[in-house]
Amino acid sequence: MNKRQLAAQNTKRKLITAALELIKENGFDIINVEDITRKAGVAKGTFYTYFKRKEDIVLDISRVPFSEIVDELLLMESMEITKKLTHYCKRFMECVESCGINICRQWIRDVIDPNHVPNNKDSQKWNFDVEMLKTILENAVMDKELKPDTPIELLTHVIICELYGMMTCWCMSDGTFEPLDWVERFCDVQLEKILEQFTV
Amino acid sequence: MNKRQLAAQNTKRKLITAALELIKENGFDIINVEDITRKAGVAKGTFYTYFKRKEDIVLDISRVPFSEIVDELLLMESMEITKKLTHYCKRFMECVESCGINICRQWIRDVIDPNHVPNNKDSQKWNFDVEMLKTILENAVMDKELKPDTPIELLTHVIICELYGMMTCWCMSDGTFEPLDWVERFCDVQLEKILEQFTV
Amino acid sequence: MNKRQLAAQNTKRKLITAALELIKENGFDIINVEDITRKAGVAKGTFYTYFKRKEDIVLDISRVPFSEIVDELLLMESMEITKKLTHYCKRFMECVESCGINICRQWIRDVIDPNHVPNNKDSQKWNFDVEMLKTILENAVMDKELKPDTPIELLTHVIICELYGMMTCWCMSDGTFEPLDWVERFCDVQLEKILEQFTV
Amino acid sequence: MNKRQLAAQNTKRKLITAALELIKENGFDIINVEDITRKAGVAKGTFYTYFKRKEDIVLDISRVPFSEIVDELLLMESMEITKKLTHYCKRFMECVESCGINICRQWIRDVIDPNHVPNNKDSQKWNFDVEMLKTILENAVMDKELKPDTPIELLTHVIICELYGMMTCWCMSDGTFEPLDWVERFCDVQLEKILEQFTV
DNA sequence: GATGAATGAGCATTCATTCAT
DNA sequence: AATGAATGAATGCTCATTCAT
Repeated sequence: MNKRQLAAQNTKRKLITAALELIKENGFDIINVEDITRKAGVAKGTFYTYFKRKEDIVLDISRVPFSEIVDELLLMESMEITKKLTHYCKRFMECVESCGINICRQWIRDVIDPNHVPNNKDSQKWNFDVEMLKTILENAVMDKELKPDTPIELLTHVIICELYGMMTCWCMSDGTFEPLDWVERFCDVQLEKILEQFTV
Repeated sequence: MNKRQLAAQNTKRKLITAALELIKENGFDIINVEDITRKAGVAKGTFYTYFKRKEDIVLDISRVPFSEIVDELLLMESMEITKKLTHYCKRFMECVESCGINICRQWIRDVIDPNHVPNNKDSQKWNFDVEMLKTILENAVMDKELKPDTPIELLTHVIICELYGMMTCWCMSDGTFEPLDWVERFCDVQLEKILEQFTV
Repeated sequence: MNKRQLAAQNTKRKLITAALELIKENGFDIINVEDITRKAGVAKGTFYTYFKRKEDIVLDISRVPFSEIVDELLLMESMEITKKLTHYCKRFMECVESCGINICRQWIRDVIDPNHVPNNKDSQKWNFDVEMLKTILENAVMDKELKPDTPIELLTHVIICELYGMMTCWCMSDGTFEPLDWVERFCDVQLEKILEQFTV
Repeated sequence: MNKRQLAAQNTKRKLITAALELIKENGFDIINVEDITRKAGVAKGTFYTYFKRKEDIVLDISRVPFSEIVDELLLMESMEITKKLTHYCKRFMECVESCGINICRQWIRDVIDPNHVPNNKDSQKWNFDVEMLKTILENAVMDKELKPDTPIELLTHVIICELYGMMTCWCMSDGTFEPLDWVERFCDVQLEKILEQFTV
């Protein structure tokens, strides 16, 4: 990577960092593109060198923390699938919580309102979550941890549904909802039960 | 009720009907107040005779179907609490489904985005849902169907969370999610388990 | 017309007057909607109560002067068609000239650039001109001043072409082009020749 | 011409070709500089190595076809001025037609809207046309084909006006206007008449 | 109660152009 | 000569809401 490319990468990083802080503090709708670029110390137009739309930066904000989960799962290769999924769910909610409620809101909005931003399934977090989870389950089938006829699509939806349901509850709970407790309860009580009929 | 009051009631009804159809078809953000009043056959300003804000009509749209659930529960007085809650949950999702995905979206938005409309907890559907469910559980405690130390707040949140989680999933599932199946599964499998430690 | 309607009519008139003066002075692209409303003494949004798009006010600017030509032609009923057309052309260019070069430019732009404003043939001056001229010729056929097989469409285009050609020249001539002299020459020399084969 | 100059010439040619095709297809306003450079296979900035402004490429697009007319006139040296002018006008409209309506529009815009691009008379097609035609007439005076007191400026304007008038009509005619027929009629009927008082 | 004219805040986005490399 | 990241100006338009009639 040459000097110019490094500078460009740095500019993008500054934009993402600035956006994260501003959205965390104020919410996505409140801030505008100029707020982000001002905080990042670049010109307004520079935003659009890196993101096609204002909304697109939200996906990139979540990229780093959530991609770490994948790395961690790779280190758990030898462990059983229930452990892996438990780890995935717990870490997922940790990341959600650490990103803050305002960014969480934006993720849910992407999910419930496809008209919000047109045709950008690829730029929405939940689509990544679905893919990541599906991969985990598919691997478990390949590793013969889960039966070959495991309904992967369905399981993926069950779990993502539970997670986004918790996210929804977190956003509406005014702090009385402890995401980490809930996800733990879900993993301990329900997850095993859901999986048991499919484990080999 | 005199002539004038009847006319007024009729105007309000026309507005609600028009809004229901328009939102169902197009989504809340797409339509504007003038669309509603035009369809209802009244002047723009008339909307504000009946609703303080554009958003407020969404609550009234859901009033009728959901209030019927309460009526039905009154007829089930003698039945055990699990049955009642099961009925509540199933009918709840039926109403959600019949109102359509676009109105469902708006309910979730109210829940996740408190800044969306400032300070109108009273005009949001989910607040009604919480109150209604809490009442059901409180009555069950009073009727000694549930133990006196039942954590009503928590149970309310668990169930509402599940329901709104399902609503969220429905909105994001592109039709592959069958709300009625899911709620049935939840009621049959989990609800009883959740309640068993508190039933007398 | 009641008081409110009068007030509304007055507001529209103020907007048109303000726009005429501003465009005459500065050109259509230079000024913005806020300039117009500020000069008219109303709020920005009021502009859009009367005009769907910024461009639409240009047609209304030309409505009054050009509609007077029709009135004048009605008074010339008994005169022969060549005289009427001569009057039309001369008065047309007078109106063009009095509206000024900047507004004339905008009319031509509407003509040459259909993408400039999408699908608004009805809001463009040249369409009105074509219709008006066609009516004059059709009446002449009905009054048996012109032969029944007169190619009205073609004649209309010939004359409108000549007029818009002159307008184009005027805009590009930096003042060396005298529209009134040219139109007079056109009428005296060519118009009669063009018509003679169709006059009865 | 060395290797580097050849490469440069080639780059410029690629840009002009790309621009011609894109404008023909979509119109000048629709496309942007990046579209042109992408199609030409060069970097955005390269455009500005060859053209000071986006608009300037339009002139170069027309350079080749129209300069051929001059070459052809040189071969007609011995012919009388009316023939030459007739040839000029006919070939002029042929070139206009072959460049397409979208490029024609841009030429007219340059003519009617001097504010469109500031102070670039030198980069506008119509200015070239005026100069070329003036030269033809001046030569005719020098060759004593036209009287010494022939009002060259005026004649130039008459003819250019007619041609741009036709171009305007073409752009607004939606295909019902046949430029080649019109220019022929003009040459046959009017051009001779206009010239007769000045021919020796 | 009904009307509808008037209000005015609010902002994403494009893209021609520059210039350091 | 070629690159492409950075710049930043510039504004039409919507529409919820108000309020005089």
